[in-house]
Amino acid sequence: MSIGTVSRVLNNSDHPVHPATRERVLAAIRALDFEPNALARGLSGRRTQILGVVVHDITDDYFNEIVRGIDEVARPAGYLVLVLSSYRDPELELDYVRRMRSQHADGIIFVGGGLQVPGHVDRLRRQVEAIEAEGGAVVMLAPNDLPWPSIVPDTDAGIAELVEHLVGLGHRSFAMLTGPDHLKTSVERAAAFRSALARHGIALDPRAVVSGGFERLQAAEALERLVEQGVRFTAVVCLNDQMAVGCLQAARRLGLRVPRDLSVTGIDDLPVTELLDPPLTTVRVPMRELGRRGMELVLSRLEERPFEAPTALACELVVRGSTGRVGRGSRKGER
Amino acid sequence: MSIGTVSRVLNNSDHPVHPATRERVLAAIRALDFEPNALARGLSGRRTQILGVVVHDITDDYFNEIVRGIDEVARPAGYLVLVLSSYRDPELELDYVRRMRSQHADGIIFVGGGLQVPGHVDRLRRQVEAIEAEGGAVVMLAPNDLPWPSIVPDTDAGIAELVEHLVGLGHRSFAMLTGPDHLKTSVERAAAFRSALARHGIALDPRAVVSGGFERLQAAEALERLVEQGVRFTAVVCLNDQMAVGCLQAARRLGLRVPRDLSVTGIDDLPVTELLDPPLTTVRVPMRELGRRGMELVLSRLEERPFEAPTALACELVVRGSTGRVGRGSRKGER
DNA sequence: CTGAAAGCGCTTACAG
DNA sequence: CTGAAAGCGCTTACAG
Repeated sequence: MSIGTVSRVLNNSDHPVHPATRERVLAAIRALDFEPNALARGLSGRRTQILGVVVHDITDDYFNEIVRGIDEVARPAGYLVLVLSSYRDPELELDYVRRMRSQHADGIIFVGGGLQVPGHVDRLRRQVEAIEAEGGAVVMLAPNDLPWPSIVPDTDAGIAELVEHLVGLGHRSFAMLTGPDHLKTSVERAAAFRSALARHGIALDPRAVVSGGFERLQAAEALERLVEQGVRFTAVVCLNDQMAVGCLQAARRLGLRVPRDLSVTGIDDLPVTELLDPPLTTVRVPMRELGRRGMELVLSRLEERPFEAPTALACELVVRGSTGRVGRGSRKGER
Repeated sequence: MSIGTVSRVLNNSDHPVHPATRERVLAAIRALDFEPNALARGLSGRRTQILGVVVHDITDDYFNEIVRGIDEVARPAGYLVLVLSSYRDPELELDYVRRMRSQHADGIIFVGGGLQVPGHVDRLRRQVEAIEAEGGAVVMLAPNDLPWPSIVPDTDAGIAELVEHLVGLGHRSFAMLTGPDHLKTSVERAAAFRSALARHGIALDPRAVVSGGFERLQAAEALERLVEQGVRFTAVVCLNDQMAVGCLQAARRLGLRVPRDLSVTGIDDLPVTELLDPPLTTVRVPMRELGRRGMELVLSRLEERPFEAPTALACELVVRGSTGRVGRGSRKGER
């Protein structure tokens, strides 16, 4: 019962092992509660079964929902998930990627990806190239400028639907709360809004377009400031739900009734949105599905089999109570 | 410039290295973008800087808030965090612990800990003993029957305050929604309620005590069933916030106004609670602090220094809008 | 101060 | 079918 034989049994190797020997090995493993050393395994060239997932912040429901989706596929495949919260700090993100290289992670999924900070993209690219060269699979789940495989939520159609909905309710003047400027997700969502509005001959008042940093509190302050400054609009479109939640709170403090005095919309469809009062009209991003499919893409690349599933996920409009006819309250009956 | 010298420079070893040599090594490291292999490091006996965190479900805000707290201390200490979602499945939990042993994780934090499933506790104990014997530090962040160091939220005083508050508002008949029976957290919170109520000579109607499994939807159904069955009570106390959120939704569907017709309370003080309508009266568990302190305990054990901070965290009552005088609406002004 | 060498625990050609 | 041995990339006594 040499160490080599034990290894063959443990790995269900093709190499033949006598059934009786196999039994003896298995019995010993059970008796000793033997657990092979994963470090030694990884060092001798095997897959480490470690996946790194780069998120912004695990307490942000957008990210933990996606991590959940990843986990749903990673666990049955035997993968351990390292959650790397970068808080959108390029240095920290890069540092984590280097650590993943050092750990010989089989894969990395960038969930928030797409920091357009000059210089950073190149350094990131170099690290990712090194990881890929060593057999790792890197995948992005957001719009980005890096040349790696991605699964991306396609919000354009949903945003167009949302604009139809709002225009149909009589809205003509809008405020828009954007995310960080260096985030491609924010840039693309903003562009989708502008072009959908343009189709109705509506242009955004530059003063009514402000960054809420994709954060709740920042968005609440931004809305309050707009109102203070006397900027006129009948609907605020927020480029994510977190900011829409902030707007709902700010509106309450300002004495504005939603949707009678102001319509508010988000994007993402976080689980909280239906608990709010009023519940939020938003564009649904299938977050768990995004995570699942991202992990499937990682696995298919590691196993070098083709990936058949679509790499863009449809996102549709979800109408709830936070949007209504201009000056006339909720479309779905007043309260 | 031997491999040994490089290692000494990399680890800032005590062993003397000539400054000029050190410089040459550092220059080469930079030039090659060299990243030492963490697996080889771990295999040769060094700390792996890997931490395993066992949670129930990363999309549950109770858990991701705690993971955030852990991360706040783990990251500056150079630790990588493996998030292990066990969904309260003993087999899965045990499997993850074995994997942690295999990975030579330096530490494991059980966040949800305390599954009182017969047999399981012993098997878990054996694994944890093996890990500790190999120099790992295991810590629990919930009440448990295992003999390992813990940081525990002390909700007893907060629950007593909550009962005072409700009794002060005139409530005498209560319903209680509990978590899973095999979870010590649920058992202890229930006991705290019973004894606080007993001090006022109030006993719970056995029909009014039902499990909501610590889950929102289950709790909503449970409340609807109680009302259907004609069980009488003026306040539902939920043993966590998730269930209280479910009750708020169910109450709305049932046409019960909170708090005029029914008072609802939770425990935890999740971030959502203040966004709800009405916002929730609850007992605040300092989740991030719990996570931070848990990681500090892990580090202090790894470094074999004494841990000075208290191992129980005070949890106080937070009064918001979901509780009011019996039959007379909110204590804080009607709407 | 520097380097050669053993050892960590696996996997996997290679020899038998 | 079994086992001895090289090798993965580090760390760390040990010798010089």
